[in-house]
Amino acid sequence: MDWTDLQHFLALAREGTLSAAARSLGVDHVTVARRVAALEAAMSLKLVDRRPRSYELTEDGKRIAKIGAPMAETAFALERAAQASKSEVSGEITISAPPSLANLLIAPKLVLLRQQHPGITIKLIGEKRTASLNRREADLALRLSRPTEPGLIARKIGYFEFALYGSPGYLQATAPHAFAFVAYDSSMDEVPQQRWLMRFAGTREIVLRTNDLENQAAAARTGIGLAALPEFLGEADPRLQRLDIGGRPVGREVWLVLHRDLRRTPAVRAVASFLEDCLA
Amino acid sequence: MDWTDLQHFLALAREGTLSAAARSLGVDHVTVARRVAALEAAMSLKLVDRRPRSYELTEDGKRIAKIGAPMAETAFALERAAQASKSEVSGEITISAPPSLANLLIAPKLVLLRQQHPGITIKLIGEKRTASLNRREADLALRLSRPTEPGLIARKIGYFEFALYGSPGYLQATAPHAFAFVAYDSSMDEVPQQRWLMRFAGTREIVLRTNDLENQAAAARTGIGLAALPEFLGEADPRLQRLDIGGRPVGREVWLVLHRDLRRTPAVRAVASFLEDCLA
DNA sequence: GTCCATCTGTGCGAATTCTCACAACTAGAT
DNA sequence: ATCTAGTTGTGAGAATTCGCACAGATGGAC
Repeated sequence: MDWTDLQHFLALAREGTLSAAARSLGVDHVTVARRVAALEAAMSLKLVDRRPRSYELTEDGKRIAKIGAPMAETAFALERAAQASKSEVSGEITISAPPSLANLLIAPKLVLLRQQHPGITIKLIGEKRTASLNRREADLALRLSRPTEPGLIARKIGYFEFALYGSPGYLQATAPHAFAFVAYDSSMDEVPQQRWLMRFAGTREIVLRTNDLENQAAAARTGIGLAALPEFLGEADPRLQRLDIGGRPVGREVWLVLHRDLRRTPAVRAVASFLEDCLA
Repeated sequence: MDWTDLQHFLALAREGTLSAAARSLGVDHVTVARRVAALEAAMSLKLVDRRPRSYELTEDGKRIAKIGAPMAETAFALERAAQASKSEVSGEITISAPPSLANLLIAPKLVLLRQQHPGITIKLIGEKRTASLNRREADLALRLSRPTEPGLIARKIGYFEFALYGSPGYLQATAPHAFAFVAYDSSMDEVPQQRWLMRFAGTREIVLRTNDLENQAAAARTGIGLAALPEFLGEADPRLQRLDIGGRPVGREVWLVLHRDLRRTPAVRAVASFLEDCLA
């Protein structure tokens, strides 16, 4: 039995579609289809129903996938172990962080890290969906709340507050009762900064909803209304001016997250302390 | 990370040499060497020391092999699960048995099994070294003592006794005090039938030692001396005659062994009951 | 309705991987 | 000393596998 066939089948079982599995493996979807077929042939067992638009696991397929799942776990543990075994401060370290943090606080300072540790290569992925450290989609992650997954170590390394920002011209020309607002889309209605903004806005109009903080900032800059932005974002931009509204501001903690297996790895430690400095 | 690379490296770690790993995987030794090298490159980690006549795991290699070992376990469990999922009475079933049992009691009757279950293909390996059911080197095994490995199910399905056999001419022409004997080699000195033979032989000469029971029978047939042979072997051969010596004979139990995972598989059950009939 | 994004399937050329045959070397047996 | 069996290493051709480009089909957005 070819283990690569297993790997592809388990990826399919985990991701649900050929294409998603192919993406997660970094191969073509045709390859996944072929390898799953090969595994079926090797086992003389029908593992998937090929429906017009989807692959669906058969009962046998589900059972096999369930039994095989620990293999994937172990494979990821092996990747971490391999990374952890590297005694020199080198290698590729992947950081996952919310896009705004990545762009504004981390990316500009990466050059310093490179100067200090030339052996380290950084892969910085800014994404909203939290990358899985267990699957080693990232070595280090910055998150705005404490993660609960087992095997992960979290350390609070920063805190920032939100404030309302608009363009200087807009703030000067608009009466408070006429303020318009820029907000996250409704899927984010439950996050603290959104609730804070909504409470302040009250019945006043929301003129733009977007899931991207950069878009909110860009909109506010053009004078369309006010957006709730992190201070580190708003204060850094001269085209944005803060509106003081009194009351208790809302803030978010920044957590540095890494996997137990990597906690003693020199390269990971170096990057972790670099990230602490970025957030200090 | 390529799982096939892992598979090859773990096989190397388990078997000790490139060639043995290649045999167990059914590939060329060059392939194993290349895949191990590929894994090292992917992990940027030196896993083996290439010494003139051997591959030796480095410390990192040992650690990786230890962490990865469960993957191999799971892979074998998957193979068993695949076999167990086959609801029809068909597929290839591998039987491991001591060579003499395989040749004399099983092989001659295999044609009956085929008649009853045409879908089943049998692979019969007669070998002294006990095949690993956990690694699915065999689906069913016959052993002469109760195995203790976890996960295995053993059932006592037979019993046979040993007796002394020689050629009729030899028994007639030789005085008891002049008997010579054929025995196992000294690595088998501790098995019951060998101890029994040695006790009876006393100070009389051992003229041949061989690790193969068939060889002992062949030697006894030629009139070189007496051999301790299973009754099912000696009685079936007109060129051998039994020597009654009184006293308590020595016997061995025959155990049918199979893995828990396969216990309900129709094809395996069919072969198991066939083996019971063979030994009845 | 149209457009767009996403999913699976097919055929072909390219890149990779494997096997084979041979070589060099070692340890142990004869 | 010679021979045999077992190990790893090298090079070339063959076999396999992969990715690309395109097709067909579906569901959702507008």
